[in-house]
Amino acid sequence: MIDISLLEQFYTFAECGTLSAAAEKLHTSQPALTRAMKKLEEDLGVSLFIRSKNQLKLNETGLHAAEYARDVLDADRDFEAKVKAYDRSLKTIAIGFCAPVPQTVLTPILNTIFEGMTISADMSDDIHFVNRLKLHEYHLAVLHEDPKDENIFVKKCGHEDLFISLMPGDPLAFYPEIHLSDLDGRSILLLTRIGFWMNFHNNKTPNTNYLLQMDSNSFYELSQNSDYPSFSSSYYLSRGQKIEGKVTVSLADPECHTDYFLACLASEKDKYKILFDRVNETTIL
Amino acid sequence: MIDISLLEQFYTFAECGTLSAAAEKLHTSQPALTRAMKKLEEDLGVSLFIRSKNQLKLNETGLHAAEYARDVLDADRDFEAKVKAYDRSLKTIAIGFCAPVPQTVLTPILNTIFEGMTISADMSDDIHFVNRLKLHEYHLAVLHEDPKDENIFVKKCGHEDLFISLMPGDPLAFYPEIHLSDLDGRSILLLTRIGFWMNFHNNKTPNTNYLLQMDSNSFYELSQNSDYPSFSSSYYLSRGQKIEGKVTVSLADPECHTDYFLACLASEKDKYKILFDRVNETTIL
DNA sequence: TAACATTACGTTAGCCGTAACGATA
DNA sequence: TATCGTTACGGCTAACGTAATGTTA
Repeated sequence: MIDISLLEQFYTFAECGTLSAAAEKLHTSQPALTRAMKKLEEDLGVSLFIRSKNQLKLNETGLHAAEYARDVLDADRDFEAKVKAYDRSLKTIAIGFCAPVPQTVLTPILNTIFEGMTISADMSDDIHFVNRLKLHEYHLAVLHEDPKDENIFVKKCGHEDLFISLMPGDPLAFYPEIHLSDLDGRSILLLTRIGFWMNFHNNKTPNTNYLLQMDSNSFYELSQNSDYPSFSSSYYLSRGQKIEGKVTVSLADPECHTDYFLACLASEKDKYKILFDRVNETTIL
Repeated sequence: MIDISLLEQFYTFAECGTLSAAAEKLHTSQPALTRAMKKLEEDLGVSLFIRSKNQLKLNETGLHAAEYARDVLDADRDFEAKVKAYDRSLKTIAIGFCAPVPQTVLTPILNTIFEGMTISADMSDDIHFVNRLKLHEYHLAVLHEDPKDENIFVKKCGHEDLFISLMPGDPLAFYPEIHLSDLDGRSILLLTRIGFWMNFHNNKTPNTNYLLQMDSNSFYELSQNSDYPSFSSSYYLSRGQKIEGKVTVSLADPECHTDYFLACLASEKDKYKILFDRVNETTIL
């Protein structure tokens, strides 16, 4: 077996052209490299260099050997990267959320149950996660529909309804409930990204301008001090976070009333048993 | 960079299951392996084993790491093999011959010119060699036709005529020259493999039984003491090696009169200049 | 008690850096 | 004379083997 460090020194020399340049690059001395190159030739039983009195250069075999050496160095680096990545993957739980509320609710639970592990969370739509679960890029996901896939294990873990807060004088404020399409064309305030819901809005309110607020203080300030309608949800309303001076109206569209499902690969169901035992239909409410 | 010897020890442990078995296989001691495995974990910064008081086994990461390690070990072995093979290829001249006489003539010349190099000779048909020249599997070839290929450099290096020796009483012996097809159906003596000529025989004398003699003494003894026709060639006849008591008749078929061409890759023409300068139209006669 | 892994310890092979040397452009 | 590669030398690290220890089936 040829020592990797010899190959590294050899390849660096091939790149640099002189031993002194390679020595500097490798933070070692010229003599060390001289010896290493001799050792490599000896180990291989093959001559790799053309030696003049004060010049060392690769011969034909050496030129090819440098190419081959690159493959070995790459393989070695790959090994290290792959082992580390695998090790890290065991210490990380990657979970995908289709909406922000499930993330808000589940993150502290996950941190409690999987103490010491890194929780890596993402937000996107169901299909994205179902595919990535199968690729082992995610371990868990909270979906808004049961994918009805035998490879995916799911458990219902909550529910959320969407509301809209309107000015008391707004014509729509007098209905017991309205439709998303009724709002089309307006500007509406949003707190944070709304995950899968954005899909519906794109279909039903194509002409609406969403005023996305990343900061909740800004959101509440704007909600209270402006005439813009603003979205809210059962989660926040049930916690008393309603906008003063506004009328909160229910949204009739079925997409504004969604169940949440915690999902993992069926084959990894046991691995996350503690978590599934911990959640139920009232976890996210 | 991860030391390859650590990977070798690690992979051997993964194969053997115990350190002691691996130690025996690697001709080293148990303590050395214990330390090596610890060092590998430390170098990677990753835990690879489940340690009981007197049992060591791979954990999940370790199992994967063992697979990855195999790739690195393979790459390293590949490197060594490829460098050695390339080095050897520089010290070997692989030459293909389409017929035995060119080989007889050229081998001593090659040995003189390329002193110290290994001459590796093969016999087959032109097309085989032309393709293999391009693949660098052969450096030189003696062909019986100019391939008219711009990538192949050729120089005419001789000529050979085929004759047949017949019993004086043979009806064919009275013609000044005969055709191969006249001989079809007979049994004919041959000395050694005849290279490309075998192709013509297969076409023109499909019913002929060739009595191939690998040993020249056997050939001459059988030629003189039997009634079988036997092939000979201008090369041997011009050196006085004719069969006593037989009549030698010329063969009219064009395939029985062939020129020889020494060939190499056009790109390597200069490399073999000395050889090409040394041969000419009268080298093989 | 036999097999196994680990720890302790004294030894040494091998590698490193500094310094000196020789050759070249 | 500045740069480059090689050789010489002294020092030291790091890996080795032997031996001892502790644990399990």
